[in-house]
Amino acid sequence: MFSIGQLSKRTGVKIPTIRYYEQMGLIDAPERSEGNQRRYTKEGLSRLSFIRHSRDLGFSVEDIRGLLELSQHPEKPCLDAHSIAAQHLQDVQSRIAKLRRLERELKRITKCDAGNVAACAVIETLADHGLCETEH
Amino acid sequence: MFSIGQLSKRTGVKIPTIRYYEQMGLIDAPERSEGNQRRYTKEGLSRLSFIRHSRDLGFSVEDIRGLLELSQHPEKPCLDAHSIAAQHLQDVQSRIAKLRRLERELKRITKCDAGNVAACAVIETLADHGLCETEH
DNA sequence: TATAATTCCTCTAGCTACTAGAGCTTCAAG
DNA sequence: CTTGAAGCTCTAGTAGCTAGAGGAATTATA
Repeated sequence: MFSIGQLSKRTGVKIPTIRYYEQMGLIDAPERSEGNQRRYTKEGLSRLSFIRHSRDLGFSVEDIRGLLELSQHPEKPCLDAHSIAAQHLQDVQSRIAKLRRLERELKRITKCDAGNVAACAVIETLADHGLCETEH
Repeated sequence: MFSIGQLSKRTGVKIPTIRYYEQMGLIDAPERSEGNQRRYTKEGLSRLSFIRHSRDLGFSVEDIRGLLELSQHPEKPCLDAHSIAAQHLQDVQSRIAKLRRLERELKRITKCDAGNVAACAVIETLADHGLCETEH
C-alpha cells in the first residue's frame, strides 16, 4: 500500500494532480486509512504510470480515458487505440508544421539591426501582415 | 468610425475577444455611441491588427503588451523588441524539438499491426515507459 | 413611419489541465 | 508522547478565450 506522496514520487505526478485525476474519474478512488488518507495498490500505481506516460506523449485527458478503457480489455481489437494514436500523430505533425512556419518568420524578423523602434523590422512586421513571407 | 462587428470582420478577431482585450487593457476603451455601443477609429483598427498578428505569431498577451508599448515610442532603441522576439523564437524552437521527439515515438508505436489489445504496441508502450526509444 | 431583423450591451460561467493556498487532521519517528 | 511532516477538503487562480442569458440599440425593409 502506498500513500499519495509515495505514489507521487514513484510516478512523478504531483499530489494535487493525482487528486485531480481521481476527481476527473481517470483513476478510481482508492481505499482509505482509518484516518481517511488515500492508500493505493500496485494496480493504482501502474494505472497512474500509464496516465503519466500518455500525458508525456501529449495525449489529452479524453484520449487517455479511451486508451485506459481499451487497456482494460485485452481481448478487444486494438483498432481504436491505433486510431487515437494516429490522430494524435497527425495533430503533432500539423503543430510542428505550424511552428516551423513561425520559426522561419521569427528568424527573419529578428535579423533586423536597426537602432530604434521606428525602423525596427520586428515592430514593423507585427504592425503589417503584408510584410510576412509565409502565411500563419 | 467602426462598430465592434465591423472591427471584428476587418481584423478577424472575434467580438468577445475584442471585448476581452479591452478588459485586459491591451486596447483602449473606445468612444461610445449615444446608445452605449463601442465606436472605433482607424487607430483602434491598426492596434487590434497588430495584436492579432502578434497572436498569430504565437506571442503571449504579456509579450504583446510590451511590444505595443514599444511601438508607441518610435524613437526608443528596439533592443527590447528584439529580446522579446528572440526569446519567443527560442521557445518555438524548443517546442519544435519536443514535438519532433514525440512524433518519432508515435510513429514507432503506431506501426504495430497486432490484432488485439493484449499484444498492441500502442497500449503496451503507454503502460511501460521502458519500451520507449527516446526520452520525453 | 412602423416593425422586424440584426447587432450590440453586460454579466456570468465554462473550457484544459493543472497549481497554490488556507485551515485543519493524521501519521510516523524518536 | 510529542512534534514535524504529510495528508485532508475546499476554494480560487492560471491563459486566452468562448458561450449563453436577457435585454437594449441600431439598421433595413414594408
